[in-house]
Amino acid sequence: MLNLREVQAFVAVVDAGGFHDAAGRLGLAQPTISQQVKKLEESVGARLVTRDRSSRCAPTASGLRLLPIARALLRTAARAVDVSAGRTLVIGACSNIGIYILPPIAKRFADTLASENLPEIVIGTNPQTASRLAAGEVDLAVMEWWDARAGFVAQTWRREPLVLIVPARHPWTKLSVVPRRTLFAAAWIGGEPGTGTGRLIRETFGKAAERLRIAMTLGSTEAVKAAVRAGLGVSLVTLSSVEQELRTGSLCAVPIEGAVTLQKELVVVLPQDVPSTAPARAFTMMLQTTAVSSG
Amino acid sequence: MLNLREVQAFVAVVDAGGFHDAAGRLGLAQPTISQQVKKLEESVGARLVTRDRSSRCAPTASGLRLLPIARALLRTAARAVDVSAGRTLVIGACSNIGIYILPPIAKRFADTLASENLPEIVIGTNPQTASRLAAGEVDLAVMEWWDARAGFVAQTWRREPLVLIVPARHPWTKLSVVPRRTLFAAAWIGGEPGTGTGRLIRETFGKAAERLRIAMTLGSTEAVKAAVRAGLGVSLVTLSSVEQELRTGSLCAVPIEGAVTLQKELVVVLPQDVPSTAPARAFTMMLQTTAVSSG
DNA sequence: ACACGTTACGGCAACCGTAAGGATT
DNA sequence: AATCCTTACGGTTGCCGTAACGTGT
Repeated sequence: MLNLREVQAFVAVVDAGGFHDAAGRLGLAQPTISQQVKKLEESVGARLVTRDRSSRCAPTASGLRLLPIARALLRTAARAVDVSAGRTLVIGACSNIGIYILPPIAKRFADTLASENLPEIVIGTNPQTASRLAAGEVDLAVMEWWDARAGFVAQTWRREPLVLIVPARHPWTKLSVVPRRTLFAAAWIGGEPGTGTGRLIRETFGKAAERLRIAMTLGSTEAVKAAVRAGLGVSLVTLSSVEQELRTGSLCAVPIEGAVTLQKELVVVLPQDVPSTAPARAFTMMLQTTAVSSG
Repeated sequence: MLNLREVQAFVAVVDAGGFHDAAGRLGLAQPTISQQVKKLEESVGARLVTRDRSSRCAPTASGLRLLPIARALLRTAARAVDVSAGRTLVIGACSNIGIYILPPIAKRFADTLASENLPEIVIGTNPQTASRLAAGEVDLAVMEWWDARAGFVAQTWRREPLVLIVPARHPWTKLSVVPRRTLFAAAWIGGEPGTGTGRLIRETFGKAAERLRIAMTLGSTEAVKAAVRAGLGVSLVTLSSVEQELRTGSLCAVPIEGAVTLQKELVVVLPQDVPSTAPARAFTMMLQTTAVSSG
C-alpha cells in the first residue's frame, strides 16, 4: 500500500527541484525527504528522480508517468477530508458560466450565509468539468451541456440567450435583421469546443448550417470577443459574456432573420446516491431562486 | 495526511458489511480494523459507519460522501505502482469498440509478445472513458468520439462503417435502397449517448434529420439489437457489432438512398507529456498496423 | 451463550530528527 | 570551502496482534 506522505515528498522534490527545498516546503528535515523518496522508489520498484547535484532534480521516465497520478492522489486525499466532514462547496463550471454568471451568485451566497469565504469555483472547459464531476473533484457542476449518464442527476437551471456579435460599425449593424443566407456566408469564430453551441446551431438551422464556415476556433470567450472586435469574423456567444461590450458599444448584437432567438439550457448536475453537503444543498436552493430566463 | 490503509479498512467494512468480515478480507485482526476506522474517523472529524450489531454496518451520510472518493483513491494508488514501474497496459474503450473490435487485436497483441496475460480493457461509455483517461486510470483510450482538449493527443485509427439494421423479413429488406423520406419516418432505436452517432447523422443528413424520431434510447448495443430484432424500430450501428447477426440473418443491413455510407472515425487518445510505457507503445504500434478502413 | 465491536496492553517496525560522510562545483 | 544528497543512529510514535471486556440477540 502506497504511503501518501512519501508521495507528497516525491511531488515536493519535483516541484522544488531539490530535496533540500522540498524539505523546507514541507517543514521536514532534509534527510527525511531522502528516506521518503527512497522508500517510495522501493515501493514502486523504479527510480523516480535523478539526483543531479549541479542542476535541478528532474523526474525520470517512471517519475513522469507517476507524477500526474501522484498529484491526483494528493488532491483527492486533501478533498476527501473536507467532503466527508461536509464542509466543502466546490462548484465546477465551464468557463463562460464560471466567469460571467456564477461570481455574483456566489457572492450573494456568501453574503446570505454571512460567510467569509466564497464557494470555490473550479473553472474549466465543459468536458473538463464533466471529468471533475465524475472524479468527485467537485460537489456540483453548472454546465452548458451535459449528456445524460448514469450516476448523476441533471436539472435545467435557466435558459441563457445567445447573441450574434459583430464588430462596431459592421455592415450588419445597419440591417434590421440578418438574412440566413448572409449569415452562413460570413466567417465565423468558433468558441470553446464541447459546449454544444455547434449542436445547437445545427438543430436550429438544420441543413443550412452545413454551409457555415468556421474561420478559426479559439479556446476562450475572451479570445473570441477580441477576434470579432478585430474584424476577423462574427460569432455566437452567450449574452451574459458580452453585456459589458454591448453597453460600451465595442461589440454589437444583431438579430437573425425570422426572429430566431437561440437559447442554451444551462444545467446543474449532481452525483446521484451521494448525500449533498449542507453548503451544496444551500447553494442548489439559491440557484433555484435564480432559475429564471435572463432573456 | 490521510492514511490509505485506513481508507482501505473503511471501504472493506462497507463492502463486507461488518468489521469482522472486513478483517478477514484484508487478512488483519478484527481489532485492527476497529482502530483504523476509528483513526480515519478522527482524521476527517466525522463518524463514517454505523455500528449496528443486529444488521449490516452501513455508511453514514459522511461515509457515503467519502465512499466514492475513497474507492477512487485506492484504485489510483494501486495503479500508481504499475504505472511507474512501466508494466501496465490498461486500455479504455467505449463499449462498442471494447466488446466487438478490440478483443481479437488484444489477443493478437498478447500472442505477439508471447505474453500470458492480455492487456486489461476497461469498458465504459464514451464519456466515462474520457473521464478515465483524464483521471489517469487508463494508459490510452480507443473511442468513437473525442473532443479535442488540451493535454492529450488523438489520432484517427480507422473508419468504421455504420449500417442501418432492420429485423429479418422487414419490408425494407425488399427495397434496393431505403428512401430518406421513409428512413426518417420510421421509429428509431437510439444507442449509447455520447458516442457522436446523433451528431454524425445530423452532419450527414442535415435538416432532414430533424424529423428523425427516436422511439427509445438504450444503453448498450446488445439492447439495441434485441429491440430491433423484436421489431420495435430500426437503428444505425457499427458494422463490427452486427457481423454475427448479419451472417445468421437474424438482422438485415439495408442500404440508404444515395449510396450514403456513414462512417465513424475511431480515434486513439493518449496523454501528452507523459512517457508511454513499453507495452502501451507496442500496442499503439500494433494498432497502426490495423489502421485500415475495414469497409 | 454467542456474535460482534471496543478497549487495554505489549512488542515491533516505521518515522523523523540530529550528526557525520561523500561527492561535485 | 560550500552545497547538496546519503548514511548512520537513537528516541519517539504508530501499527498490529493477543487478550479481556461490553453489549445486544
